[in-house]
Amino acid sequence: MLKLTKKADYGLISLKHIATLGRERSASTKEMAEAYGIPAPILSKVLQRLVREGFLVSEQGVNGGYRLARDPARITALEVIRAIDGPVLLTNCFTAGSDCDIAGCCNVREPLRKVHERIQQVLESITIADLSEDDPLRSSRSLGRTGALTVIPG
Amino acid sequence: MLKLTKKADYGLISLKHIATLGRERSASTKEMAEAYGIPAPILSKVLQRLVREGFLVSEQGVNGGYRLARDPARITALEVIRAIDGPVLLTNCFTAGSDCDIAGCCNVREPLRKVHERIQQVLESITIADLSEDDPLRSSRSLGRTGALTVIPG
DNA sequence: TGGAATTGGACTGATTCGGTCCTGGATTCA
DNA sequence: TGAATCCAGGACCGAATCAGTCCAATTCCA
Repeated sequence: MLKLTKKADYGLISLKHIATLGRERSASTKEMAEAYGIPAPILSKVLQRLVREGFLVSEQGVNGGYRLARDPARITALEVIRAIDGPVLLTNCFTAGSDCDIAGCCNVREPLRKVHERIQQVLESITIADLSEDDPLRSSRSLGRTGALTVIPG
Repeated sequence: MLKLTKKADYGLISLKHIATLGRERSASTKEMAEAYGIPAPILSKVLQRLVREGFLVSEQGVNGGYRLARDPARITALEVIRAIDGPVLLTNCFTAGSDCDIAGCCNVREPLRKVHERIQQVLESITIADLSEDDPLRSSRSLGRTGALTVIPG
């Protein structure tokens, strides 16, 4: 399938939304749910997780909401997706437990690992700040001249 | 989740296996199922689909089996994955019907489309022939000096 | 004719995804 | 003090899909 979940989409959408507000304003679940037609309880779960993972800070009570905990230029799409959907894996082989029964005789494991790393690099090269630009893939953080992708240090 | 299905894995594994046999020999479902510990009926379904999609030709009867219908250097991983798992989509937004309710107000659709295209290019740059090499990503078909991925004409 | 092989449909179980419902806490403001 | 607003988080459900099994038919060779 090679598809992001809707929750990951919601996470990226809301992070971008919050990023465009600047550091001083906060956005509530309700506000964003209505703006983008997302079911509020689900968005709430996503935002809670983004708080737990350190991307957002929350403010409770009236006029509360969420604001960014970090520079949007230092939040990569890969981090966000991992925080919400769990680890990004091209195949089951690459899980921690390596529960793949084939493992020992698999003839495509290592080639696919390279592909997997390349895909992660693509996702890592996009930041929340980039999402606000016209062409995020041409931004300063993405492709360098050598053809190697710039990896943002964790 | 951003993960391939097991069936797609099975497809790549068996295509590579068949490719290494050369054009003159064929491989049976049973042979490959035993070699890689894959349930035979499932592998059978995968192989049937690869025949229907034009990657393999089948030979029935005793000593039958499958052999490649095309040059392995002209079968890309993207094609195989698409044939087995269906279209590769980073998000639901990019389906033909565009059944995404947000679409109109989605603020990340276009940036993600670029990411989506980049991931497809990565998968398109790997061929079944490449899978047999030590480092498929350094092969002649992959990264050029400009940083743009070489796309194999359909 | 019988065995080995592909072809293909129907069905089941497990997992996960998307979503709803409900309760509890914290903050602000009248 | 009390109501309104907002975040926090657990329990639950339906639908989809993935992985796998089972069964029956067809083709080909010896």
